[in-house]
Amino acid sequence: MATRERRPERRQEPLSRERIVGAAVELLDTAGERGLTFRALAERLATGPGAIYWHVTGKAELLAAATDAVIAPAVAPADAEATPEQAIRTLALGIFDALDTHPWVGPQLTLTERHSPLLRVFEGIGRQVQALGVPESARFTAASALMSYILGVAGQNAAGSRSVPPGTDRAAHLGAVADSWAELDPGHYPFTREVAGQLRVHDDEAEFLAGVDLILGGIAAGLR
Amino acid sequence: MATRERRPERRQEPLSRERIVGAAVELLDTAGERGLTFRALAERLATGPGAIYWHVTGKAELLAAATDAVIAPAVAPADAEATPEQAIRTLALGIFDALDTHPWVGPQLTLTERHSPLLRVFEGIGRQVQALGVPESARFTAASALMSYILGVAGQNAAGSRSVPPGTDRAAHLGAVADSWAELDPGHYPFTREVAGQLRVHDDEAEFLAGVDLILGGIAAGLR
DNA sequence: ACCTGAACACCGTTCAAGT
DNA sequence: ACCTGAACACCGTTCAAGT
Repeated sequence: MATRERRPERRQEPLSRERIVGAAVELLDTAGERGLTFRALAERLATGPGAIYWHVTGKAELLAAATDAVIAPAVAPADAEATPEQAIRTLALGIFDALDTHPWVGPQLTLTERHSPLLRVFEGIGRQVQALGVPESARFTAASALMSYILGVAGQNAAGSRSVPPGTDRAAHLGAVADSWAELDPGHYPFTREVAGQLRVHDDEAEFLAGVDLILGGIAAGLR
Repeated sequence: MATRERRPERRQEPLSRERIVGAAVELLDTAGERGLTFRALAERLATGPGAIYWHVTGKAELLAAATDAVIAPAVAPADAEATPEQAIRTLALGIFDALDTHPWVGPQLTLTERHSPLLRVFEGIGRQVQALGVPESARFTAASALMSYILGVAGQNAAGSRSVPPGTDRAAHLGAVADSWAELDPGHYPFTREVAGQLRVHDDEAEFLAGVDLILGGIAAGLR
C-alpha cells in the first residue's frame, strides 16, 4: 500500500553549475552565510557533497559565483533618456537593493578582484561621471568616491541585518537601536543622542539617495 | 646535562582577557582571519583551548573585543585648534589607517551594533558636521554619508589586501590589477580602461581624502 | 577561582569506487 | 563523463576532572 509512494516528487534534473549556484543563493538567502554548507547543499540537490566538486572548485568559487549571479542583473544598462545624475541614482539603487535582499554579498565584493562583478558598476558610474562633464583627471576620484559610498552603505545595511535573527522586523530593530542611542550618556554622546529620533524614522532608501546627491553636489561644485 | 633547559623562557603571566585579546589581534594580523583558531591561540598562550572560554564567551565576542582594541585608539579627541574640515579629515584618516594595518576589522564593523566602536567615530563626525553649520535636519544625513564613505573605502582596501597573500607588495598588486584593467575590452569597458593608469599610480591616502573633500564640498554647497 | 585536555558535533575537501 | 559517500584533517565548544 505504501509501495508507490517512493516515486520521486519531480524528475531529477542533472547536476549543473547553474543549479548548484542557484541552490547556493537560496541557501544563503534563507539560512545566512553559515547555512551554506556542502552537506546542506548536497542534500538540497539530492546528491553527495563530493558531486558538487565536479562542477565547482571549492567554496570560494561557489561564493564568487553566487555573488555574481546576484549582482549582474542589478546592473541594467542606462536609460538613454535619463540625465547622468538620474542614471547614477538608478545604478546605485540597483546595488543597494541587491545587497539589501542578499545581505551576504557585501563582504564578497572587491573592486580590485580581477573579475569583480563591480567592474560593470564602476564602468557604468564612470561613464555618467564623464557625461557630467568632469575633467579626465578628476573622473577616477569621482567614480571611486561614489562606488565607495555605495558599498559602505550597503555593507552597513547588510551587517546590520546579519547581526539580527533572519526575518526580524527591520523597523523594530531600528527602533531598538534608536532607543539605545537615546539612552547614551549626554556628556559623551550629545550628537548621537540628538539624532536618535532621525534614525528611528528614517527611510533607508531616501537616506541612501540623499548621500548620493551629497557627493553629486560636491562633484558639481568642483566643476564651477 | 639537559636537565636545566626545561626552565620556561619567560615567566608565565596569568591568563587574562587582555592578554587573550592581544594575542588574538597578533594572530589576526599575522595569519589573517582564518589564522585565528582557539587551538592556535591556546598554543600561543601556552594553555589549552578550554581555558580561553573562562575569560571570553566565544569566538564572536573575541572578534568584537579585538575589533574594539584596534579601533578605539584610532579615535583621538579632536584638536581644539583644528577647523571642522580638518578634524573630519583627521578622524577619517585614523580609521583608514587602522583598517589598513588590520584588514580583518572591516567586516566586523556595524554602526547599528549596540556597542559598536563606530559610535565614537559617528559622534566625532557628527560634532564637526554641526560645527560646520549644517542645520539640524541635515546633520544625520551628512554624518551618515561621511561614515558610509569611510567604511566603504576601508572595506574595499581591506578586501583587496585580504585577497592577496599577506606580505605581498601593494604596489605590485595594484599594478597587476591596473594591467588587467588596461586589457579590458574597449567596447564594454572604455571608462575603466581609460583610468587604469590612474589606478596604477594613485596614492591610497590622497585618493581617500579627495573623496572626503568631495562630500565636504557637497555639504558646503548645501549650505549656500 | 581558574586551568586542563579529551570528547562531541560539526566543517571543507579528497578520493577510491561505482555507473 | 559524472556521481557516490566514506574518510581525513580540521574547526568551535563543552565539560568532567584537576589545582
